[in-house]
Amino acid sequence: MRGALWLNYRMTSALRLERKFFNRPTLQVARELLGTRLVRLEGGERTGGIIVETEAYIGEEDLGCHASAGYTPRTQVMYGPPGHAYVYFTYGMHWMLNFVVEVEGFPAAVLIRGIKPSEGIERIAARRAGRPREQWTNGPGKLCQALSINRAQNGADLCDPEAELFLECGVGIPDSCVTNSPRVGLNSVPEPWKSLPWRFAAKHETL
DNA sequence: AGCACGATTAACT
DNA sequence: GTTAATCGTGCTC
Repeated sequence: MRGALWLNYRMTSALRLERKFFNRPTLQVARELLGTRLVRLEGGERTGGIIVETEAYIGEEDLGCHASAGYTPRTQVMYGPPGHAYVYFTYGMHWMLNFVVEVEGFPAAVLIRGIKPSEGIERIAARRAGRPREQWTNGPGKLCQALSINRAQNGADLCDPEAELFLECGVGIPDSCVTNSPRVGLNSVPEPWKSLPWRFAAKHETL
């Protein structure tokens, strides 16, 4: 019985989000990622949580998007097929997790800014040692630290059956529980890009 | 080869 | 509220 449960727990392919989920307009994907389950597999051990905050970065025209620099070694993943991870390093110390979206050739991605831990709590707690639980994964750099996400995951295919980073169907979040606001940290980005309400967050009381 | 800056965080006044 | 930490990236010379 225990063996069957354990097997079932790990064979989650039926729950996984497929590539067609990512191959859609960025704003739609960013909204619908709220409530889905982000899973990190390390040697069979799962850590993860429910996505509660995202931001959309859409094409070369979007001056807040890294793709505004065009096709470079850093941005090439965003020009590739949807359903892959775009992980980049910034401020000399932080990793940021994004998912590539839209049709191959159009550079767009969704930044994951916050999750609610739901699996592998002890591992997450250890990696975020000394901080209160509310601050374990409430920021894009924090959640990468908590789930041990770094350059090794850049370009990883989330839809590969052997993926060590992927998404599963989670809880539905109604529009009444979702807020829109400008994206964070685009201090030197010109308007209108700086103020477009391309940030999506689940209201706290929702989860 | 050198430079300015960054989709942040944590610690400080 | 302010600021240090810290290094990859893209741009200029």
